[in-house]
Amino acid sequence: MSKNLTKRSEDYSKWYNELVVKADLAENSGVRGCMVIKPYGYAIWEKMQAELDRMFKETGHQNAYFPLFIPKSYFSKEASHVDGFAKECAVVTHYRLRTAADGKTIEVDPDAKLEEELIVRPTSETIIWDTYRGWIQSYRDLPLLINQWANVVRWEMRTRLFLRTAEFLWQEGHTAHATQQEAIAEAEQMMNVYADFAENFMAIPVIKGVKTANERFAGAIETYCIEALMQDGKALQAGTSHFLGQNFAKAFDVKFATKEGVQEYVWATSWGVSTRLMGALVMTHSDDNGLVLPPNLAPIQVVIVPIYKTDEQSEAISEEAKTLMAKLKKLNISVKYDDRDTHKPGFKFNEYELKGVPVRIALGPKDLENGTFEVARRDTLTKEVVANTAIVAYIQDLLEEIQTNLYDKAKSYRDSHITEVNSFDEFKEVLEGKGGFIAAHWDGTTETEEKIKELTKATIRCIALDRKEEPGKCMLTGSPSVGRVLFAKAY
RNA sequence: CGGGGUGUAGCGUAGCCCGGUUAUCGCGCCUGCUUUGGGAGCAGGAGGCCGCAGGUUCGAAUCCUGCCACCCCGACCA
Repeated sequence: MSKNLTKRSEDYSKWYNELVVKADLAENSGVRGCMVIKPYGYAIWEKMQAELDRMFKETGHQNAYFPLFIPKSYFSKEASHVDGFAKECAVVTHYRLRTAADGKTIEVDPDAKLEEELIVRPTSETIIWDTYRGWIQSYRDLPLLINQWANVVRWEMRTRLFLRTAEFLWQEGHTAHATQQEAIAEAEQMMNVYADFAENFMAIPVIKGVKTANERFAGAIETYCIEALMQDGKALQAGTSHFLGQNFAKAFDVKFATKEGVQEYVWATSWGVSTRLMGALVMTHSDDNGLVLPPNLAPIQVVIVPIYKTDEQSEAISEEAKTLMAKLKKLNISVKYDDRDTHKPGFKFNEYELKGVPVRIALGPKDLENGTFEVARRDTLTKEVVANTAIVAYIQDLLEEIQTNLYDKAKSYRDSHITEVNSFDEFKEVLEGKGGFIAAHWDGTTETEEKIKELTKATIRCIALDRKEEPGKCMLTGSPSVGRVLFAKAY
């Protein structure tokens, strides 16, 4: 990891620039923290969407879409939700514009004030549960397993590209179940889906766990999460899945008749991942030469760069390249032939490294003569000369190898940055030096958790699901503890 | 909203303290020739409400006042 990429997300801007640009929406509006997702960045998001969507459907979910605007009163219905959430929101107060007195500018028509303000959704629990009330009457209507792809807006005080933009894209799943047991199983299942997706598709190793009461989603009984570790030693919450109990059902009066004819409140879950995952991608794999994309996620998996001096060479190379391209496409490998004559090969090599394309093939007169291709891999930056008789199988294997290698590399970094400590001094030392996750005993109280946060800025990322039961003493208070929890500085 | 900082071309910047020719340099962009196995070279060219408004002055990117925006550290958070 280079010194260029150490301190904070801003340092990743060079990499982000391939994917997004900051939106400069207006000069004096205070509109900030939005991003324009460039086509290349959006292509990555689309691949993520497609894979997640497939996984959701495989686990029995369907997509639906709910309104962007939510009447203000909806937010008052679930007390703990309101208390812990929904403060920093964009609010619609008027519905019409008019030409100002100067005849040149547009102003808000003060006569067009809404009776009740509309909130631009920061998340959709309230409007979805209001809708579910009408959809659920009987146990035969359950479970209701719905996902929504949407944008949401949170008027954050401070924004950070990808990690915390004012508007972001995400999916939010909202399910209703007849029993507590089934809802908990659903919440756990979706956490597992997210972990599977992060690890096998994005090559980002994650720790599965539950949040402490303090870090829990407002309105949730239990928050399951996946936590990833970035190359600079800070943790990033990559996805969450909440067991909501009957809180929303009671707030929005969603009841069903059981087989026995008894009216009962339904049990709920919600779960989501966002464009923040693209930030995780950048901060997990990128190096000093730019982005590094896992093959499963790369919009372009293989790029072919021709090298030639004369038109005759160009034609012969082009023919060879197109033959190879056709073979690769048959195997569902996405391949681009970059025959632009406006840029030199050296420029293209660097450009595709910056974009993180996993495999680059160079094809020139020498190769034509020898019947070979020069194959360069992005993860290790190494090159091999491969005979054209073996090239297709070689590329196919290489893509899989790169996918595995990226995951292994990230995992070994992550694993070597989980440190067990037994005293608060040791804790502070590791936190300031090595960074990463720190496994320490904690007495289980919110007071201690807050105190540690205040003293060190570290938070409890999660109580890992696979932690071993191990009696110990809280590193701060000395009170008894039943097992270690994972602390880290987080984004 | 509290503390600190910054606004000069698409991007990155010099100049500001100590006011004075046509606002500096690099990247990028355009044209031409030569180039093409790791970000090409040379020559020519285009591009600026110096954040905005006011003030001081013969004269303001530079000094003064006000405002705005952005960045960093907090509070907030996927």
